Amino acid sequence: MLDKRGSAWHALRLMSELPKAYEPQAVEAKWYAAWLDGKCFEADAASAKEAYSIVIPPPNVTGILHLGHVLNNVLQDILARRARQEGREVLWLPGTDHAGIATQAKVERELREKEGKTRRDLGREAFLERVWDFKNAHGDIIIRQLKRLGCSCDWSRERFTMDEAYSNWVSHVFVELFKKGLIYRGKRMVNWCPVSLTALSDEEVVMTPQRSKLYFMRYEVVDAPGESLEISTTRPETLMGDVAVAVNPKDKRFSKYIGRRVRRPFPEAEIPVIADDHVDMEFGTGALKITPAHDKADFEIGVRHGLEIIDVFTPDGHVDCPGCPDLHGLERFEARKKAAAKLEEMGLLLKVEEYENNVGFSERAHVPVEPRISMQWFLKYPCVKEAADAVANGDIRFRPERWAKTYAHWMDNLQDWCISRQLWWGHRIPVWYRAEKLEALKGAESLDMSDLAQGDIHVGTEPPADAENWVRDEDVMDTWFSSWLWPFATMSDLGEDSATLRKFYPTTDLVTGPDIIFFWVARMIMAGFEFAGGLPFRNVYFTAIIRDLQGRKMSKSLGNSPDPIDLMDKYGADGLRFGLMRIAPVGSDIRFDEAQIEEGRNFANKLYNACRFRQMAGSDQCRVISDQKELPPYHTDIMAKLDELGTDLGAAYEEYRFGEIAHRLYEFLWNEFCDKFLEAVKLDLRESATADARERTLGTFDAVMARYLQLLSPYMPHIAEELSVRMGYVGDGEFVMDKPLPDAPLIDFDAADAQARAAAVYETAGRLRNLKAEYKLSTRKDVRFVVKGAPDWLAGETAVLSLLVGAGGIVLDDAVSAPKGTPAALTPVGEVIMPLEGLVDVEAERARLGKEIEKIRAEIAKSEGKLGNASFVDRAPSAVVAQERERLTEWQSKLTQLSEMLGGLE
RNA sequence: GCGCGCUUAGCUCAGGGGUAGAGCACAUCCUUCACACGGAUGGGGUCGUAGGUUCAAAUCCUACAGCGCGCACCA
Repeated sequence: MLDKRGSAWHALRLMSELPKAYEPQAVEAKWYAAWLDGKCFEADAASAKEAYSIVIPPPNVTGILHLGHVLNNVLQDILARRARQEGREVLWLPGTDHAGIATQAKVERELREKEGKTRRDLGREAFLERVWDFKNAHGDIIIRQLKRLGCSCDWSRERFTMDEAYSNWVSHVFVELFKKGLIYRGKRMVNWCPVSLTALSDEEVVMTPQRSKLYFMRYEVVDAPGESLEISTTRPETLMGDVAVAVNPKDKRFSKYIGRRVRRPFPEAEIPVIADDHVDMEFGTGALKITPAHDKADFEIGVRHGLEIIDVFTPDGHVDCPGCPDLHGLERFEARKKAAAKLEEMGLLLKVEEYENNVGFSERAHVPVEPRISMQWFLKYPCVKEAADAVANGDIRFRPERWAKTYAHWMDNLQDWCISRQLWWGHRIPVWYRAEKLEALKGAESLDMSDLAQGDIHVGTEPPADAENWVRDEDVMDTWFSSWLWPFATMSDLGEDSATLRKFYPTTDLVTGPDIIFFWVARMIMAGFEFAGGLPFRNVYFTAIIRDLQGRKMSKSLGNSPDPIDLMDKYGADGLRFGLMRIAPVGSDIRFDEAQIEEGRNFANKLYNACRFRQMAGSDQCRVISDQKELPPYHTDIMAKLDELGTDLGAAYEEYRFGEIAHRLYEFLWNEFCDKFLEAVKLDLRESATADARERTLGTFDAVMARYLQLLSPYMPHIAEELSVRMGYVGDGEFVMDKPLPDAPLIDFDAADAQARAAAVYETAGRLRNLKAEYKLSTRKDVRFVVKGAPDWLAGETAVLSLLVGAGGIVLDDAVSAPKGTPAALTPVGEVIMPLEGLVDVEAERARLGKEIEKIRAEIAKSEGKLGNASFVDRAPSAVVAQERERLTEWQSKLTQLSEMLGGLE
């Protein structure tokens, strides 16, 4: 069954005196280096094997590993490693993302703190050099951390979103979409981040409930002094930009004012009262001040009514309104207080109410975004229908499936994507403007597409020939505008035929968080259809979100986010991986508990010690078991259970039930292999045992453990490799990580009888231990048992049973007659009697039996009630009724027995 | 406001029309020659609430509540 081992491994095994507890750190580093050395992770695009591919969700290049990454990447690693074992050609393509805003902000902060300079002090070129320096210094931190975790990525294909080849793709895509008329430039209301000083996409705005105030004020009606319109607002600081007051046309309270004018207090101006359906009559006073420059809804109303747009803020969120010196230059939240105070002074402020509303925050800078009119580049999404259909019809499968609904909803409500960012770090927009034209229009900020004649703008991957006469657009693209090309732009250089792309695209699985369905997943699908001829992946597995035990999201500021590196130091990478997988449910969130990781470590230790036991038992060569049918039931049983485990895991992998796989691996090793099999076969390994017994047991151990380690390998790759080699389960220079899973089962005959016997012995052992414990005899080794009515085969197993129970002896005697009241248990092998020899406290025993009898009477009453119910007996399936009758009989005989025992004590 | 998900033992979670499950934690015992990162035994739950379907509901259905997450122009 097993190959002969080379003598080198044998010698290693003999020489090594294993420490009592597994020490993962050195082992893990050793094997990772060995895998890299053996080029185990490198994908061969020319391979004839079936392809399996995943592209990593690229972490931020300057980021550090957090538990979310760990979960995400361990899942991918498990999939990749399992696919290798299944004989597929695996590409797990790694890389990092330049993360425009996050990275630039980091470098700017460092610049400010260390040198007191801004990026503008340095200038674009010099600043970008700094960012590259930063990237080069810190960019591989997270990569090193992923390696520590054991990630089996093909590092020879590592990509970065600002690699030259990748950047070429980004520009190309921009130019192509522009040519198609899907990219346009325009002045629109965008989400403006006053800290990052850039526009953001809708997805980068996080709506957050805020405790704020609702200000009630009045605007005087111009032609009716003394009369005024009451208005409510949360943002009095935008009052200077008010150009109208709107009411609902159906609102009778205000109909008389429509078309008349009210007085804006500062800077003083007369503004019209207009009617618009958007206004909710129920809310506040029913009258809404209209500030088209600073509110999306107001902007739309402004467009409908042809209103003026008065911008009263600077890009960094300060008031820009020289006509109102009190407020001019104030920061926007200072200005809010000041504006309210001014209204109060003027007698125009009626009241202020506490109010909770949703405010959009900048995802990166964590400050409220400012709706702002500005000139930006926008994209109308391509291939929307294909992308929506692909998920709806199952060409791309989401797991859990419910996310498909979220996706569909978003796809149905697509808004144009603002893709320009006023940053320097990123892919610069590949657009040039004729210098003289720009001059004439006083800078690009006011440059609308309509202002540009054909010859004034150049959109291309290369600068125009007479570059000195042109000025390049200052903006860069949204980071996600490069990320959405990831599945194919990582696999091919633009314009070149790529063997990698042909072999590995579309990818098989994508593993990511549901929080980036819109940011990334949906956009990749659209880009895949538009630029790579089809869907980018077939399955998307959405991970759970990791929370702390209180259910809060992990965050730096809360300090509730454990450092995965610390966890690996304490428990090993395998321990972290396994512990996390055991608590990873399919759907909902994960409550992270370090105790779970500790269990992962304990499990590794248990496994290690099982193997250590094997080594201490003998250095015999693994023996080919010639006739499995000659084996004792425990041996057959454990092999059959391993076969079953292999089958079950296969099915679980099909359905991405990662938690279940971890659970089954744990259960098999601990409960079946160690607690049952190893305990049952210890007699075979004693000095007194025959060579034959010893060999069959070591042979079975090796056969089972060798395969088990293979099955475990995707989850705990390092220890699986270590033990496989130490135990001699892989040949010299071979790795267990990519060894093909065997097709043939260990047991190829009907093992039901043997398994039933093994189960009977294990269960009997449990009952008898239980009986000992009831009489407080757990630690006694001299307790003897007599079995009545045992099956023939049991005679050969009494020694094992005795060992499992910790008994002084077990005899089979159908004719035994014990005194009444002798403790006994009904077991699968017959009635077993435990003679007490008068060592037990009679009073306590009597009380215990009394309680037990009460309980059983209650059960009998319940069961009899059920069977006395005609509708149950008539209409329930006969098997169920029979089962119930059987139960009743069991209870009744138990009652008889207990009553006799009680009687025996009298 | 709409949608989705969750609610099972002290904790973290499986399960799913026919006698409530696991791991941890807890209690008692055991330092027995693989493992105290261990072994044995045990206590502990009317499966969120209220109705309905059914011979039978923790499981299916309907409401409701609590929590979480999306989406939404209510200032």
